[in-house]
Amino acid sequence: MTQDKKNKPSKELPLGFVDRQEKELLVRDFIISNIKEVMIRYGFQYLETPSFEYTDSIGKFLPDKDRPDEGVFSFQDEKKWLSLRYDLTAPLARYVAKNYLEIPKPFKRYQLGTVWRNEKPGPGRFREFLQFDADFVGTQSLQADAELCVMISEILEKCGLSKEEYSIKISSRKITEELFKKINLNNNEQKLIVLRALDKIDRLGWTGVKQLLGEGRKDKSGDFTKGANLNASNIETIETELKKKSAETNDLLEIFKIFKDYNFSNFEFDPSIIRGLEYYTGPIFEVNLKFDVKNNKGQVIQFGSIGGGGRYDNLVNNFGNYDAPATGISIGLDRLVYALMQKKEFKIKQSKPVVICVFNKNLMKEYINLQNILRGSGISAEIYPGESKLKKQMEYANKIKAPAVILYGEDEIKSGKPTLRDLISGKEKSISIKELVNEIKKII
RNA sequence: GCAGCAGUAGCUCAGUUGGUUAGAGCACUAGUUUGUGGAACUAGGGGUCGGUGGUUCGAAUCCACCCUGCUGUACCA
Repeated sequence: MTQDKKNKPSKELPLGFVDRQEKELLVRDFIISNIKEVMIRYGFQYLETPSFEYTDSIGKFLPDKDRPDEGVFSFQDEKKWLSLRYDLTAPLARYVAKNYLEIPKPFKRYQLGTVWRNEKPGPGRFREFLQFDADFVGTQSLQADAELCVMISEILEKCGLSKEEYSIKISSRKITEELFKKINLNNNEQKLIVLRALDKIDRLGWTGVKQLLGEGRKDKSGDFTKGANLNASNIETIETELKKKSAETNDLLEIFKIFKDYNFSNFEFDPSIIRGLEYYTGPIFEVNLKFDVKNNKGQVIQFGSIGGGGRYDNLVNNFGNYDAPATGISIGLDRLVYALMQKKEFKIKQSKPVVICVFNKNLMKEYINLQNILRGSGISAEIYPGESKLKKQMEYANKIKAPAVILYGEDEIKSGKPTLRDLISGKEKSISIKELVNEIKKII
């Protein structure tokens, strides 16, 4: 026997993958239903694209590597490389390029889908997670960018967040572009290092970021990160420019004006938000939660943003044929679920079944009849799914958090009055089948 | 990827100058009540002490390597 044990399959999950239980899934379903409702009212089309794409279609190329491993899960099919999608934006660009002549211009679509990233997981961060994306493709109008922010707010508030509990930070790539001109920075690689450094302001503060703009920074564990090697006066310029409190670029000024027309004010201009991505070309936004999020040990953790987005005018054009300026936003649903579940006042009602205890298998017809009556009245009910002593059946009902059990043995059947036991109060009542439904509805 | 710390039952952990059959609490199973859950009591199951190799008469304990987890950091379309 012990020999066989070695050959048994592993019950461990692959790194970064998790089982998700009902409690979490119900919260997720709640969020999804709010999203769908809002999307319909905002006039977005629902789209689904496959989990796999050809690796090169979603922006991963294989220059001289054996495997396009960099952050994606891939395998080789015949001669072509396939990858699991790592976001919903790249597939959208592919979809638009492929169906350009048929789709309306502009094209507004939303999508819910699992994405996969082959990278190190962290608290609340997995290698498989659900994303929600909404995008406008084929319009340069900043009305689109503004409306995405308004729409996300509406979704979050429908999910039960107050205006004080979240904020939408907004900035523009134009700000950093002008900054680069000002300090005469042309080297693309160096620009990227600067952007990455600036993206870390909320975590490292200006002290850490300035180290990264200069020679580099040593972290708590002693690991050293090389910096952008800018000189002191350039670093100074960057800091003063990005600490400005009001926006000066045309795109942002226009968006703020639109916000005003929408009577939308729950946003903050924050020139320090960057959002790492190279493909953003204009306004960028980030959605942040403002309440404390704790890990399973009760410690408050740095939660970061639950989503963000921005304008990417060149992505569709990458496929060659069409020019389709676009803007979009995505939300990490699992992270939002994780955060929402921590709010004390947030409770999803679970309707657990009333359990009909089985005394005698030969009376099953009576039990099924009772079960049909309850289910027919919209009450969640089940006949105890097994063959056990009454005590076991009670323990089962308790374990699944059933609101009540029904005891229906020979005596009750004879008198036509089942016994209803409320599992919260522990009280029992003998009542006629006619009244049973109403009595149970009182308990639930 | 890099760095630091950790890995003993399903869970939380105890277990050092290396010494017989490795412990506790919770959970689980059975019973005390053959028609009654959440409490109590009794009994029981469950561990190749993360893995492999080494040192040793003897390793959960010491050494090496590997795997996994946590934290920081990098990358993140």
